[in-house]
Amino acid sequence: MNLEQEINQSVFKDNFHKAHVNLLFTAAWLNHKVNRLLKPYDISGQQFNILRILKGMGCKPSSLKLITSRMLDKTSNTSRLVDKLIDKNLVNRTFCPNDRRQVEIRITEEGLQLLHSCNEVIEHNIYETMNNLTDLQASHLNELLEIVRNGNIFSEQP
Amino acid sequence: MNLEQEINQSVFKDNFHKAHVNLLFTAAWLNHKVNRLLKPYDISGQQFNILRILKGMGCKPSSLKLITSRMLDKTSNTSRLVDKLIDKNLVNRTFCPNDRRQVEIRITEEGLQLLHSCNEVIEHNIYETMNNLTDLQASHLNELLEIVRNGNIFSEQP
DNA sequence: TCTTTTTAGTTGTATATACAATTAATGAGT
DNA sequence: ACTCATTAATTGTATATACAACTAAAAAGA
Repeated sequence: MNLEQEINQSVFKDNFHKAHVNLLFTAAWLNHKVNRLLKPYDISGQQFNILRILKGMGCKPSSLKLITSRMLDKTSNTSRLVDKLIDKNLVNRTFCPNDRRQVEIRITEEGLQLLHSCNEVIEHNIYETMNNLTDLQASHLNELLEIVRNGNIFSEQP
Repeated sequence: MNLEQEINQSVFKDNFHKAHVNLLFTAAWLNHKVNRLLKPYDISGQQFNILRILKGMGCKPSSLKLITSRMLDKTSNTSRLVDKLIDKNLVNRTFCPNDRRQVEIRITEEGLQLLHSCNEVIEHNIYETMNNLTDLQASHLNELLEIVRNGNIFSEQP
């Protein structure tokens, strides 16, 4: 189905308008897909994202600030997401001895195992989806998305 | 800033992986932008979306089902979003005389006025953002996004 | 007509999120 | 050392969302 059919709208003002809507729609579609795949593992997309970031750090602990900076949705909410992960024993949190404002968050063995299972499902499924594109198209898509965002670096400064 | 800098990640497995992340990130970025612009008008992006759909219907009333089918985020939640709009006097809801299961939702004069103000801000700002692309690039982006989604029409059937 | 199935909408509940206010520790300027 | 500003994290509150259970009306089938 094309976009017009999916949202039952037949007219877009122009390609820019359509690209905007198309972008939001496709991302919502992908997000939904990921969340549904993660459902059986009882974690949300954001929680999964945090686990991946922690794994990426290897044995080095991460502060909340670091995690937030790497998240896709920069929420002010990382604290509570980590709480959830702690409840499930997927990560642990200790205080940083050097700077007692900070916390040190590490993924647990259990977390690594869960992550491994999730990764298999997600990567298999998402890879399949993105694989509708050729490699060249994927790289072209990346360029276009960065053009969308980058025109506005300066106007984004506070 | 490129994607690697924005989320402090330097390595993607391949272009497909990167395209996936890039897509989610860019959409979150756009969504955030829209929500921030709408903040002063005290409506959310979703509520704005509903107002636009209703305006698109002209004087014809819409059922909840119709609205949901046109929304970008198909949530099961349209009912409550409409409640909010009713509270703010931006739409009204009556029962459909022919089919008493359905409701008829219409945008009010007040709703139209608010929508008009929002539209100006949004269109100006978003147009500016998407306008980082050339027309050809925008149309190319649309093609690529549809390729991403379309490979999977069949596997999506329940 | 009477039962069954489908459809449209609403609501309960747990979770997620935005935004602002708060707490606590650190760093800077004097 | 003492005050002030900054930083890291947490929490309060209102809102948003996912998902499933529910109510009521209409359609279908016998």
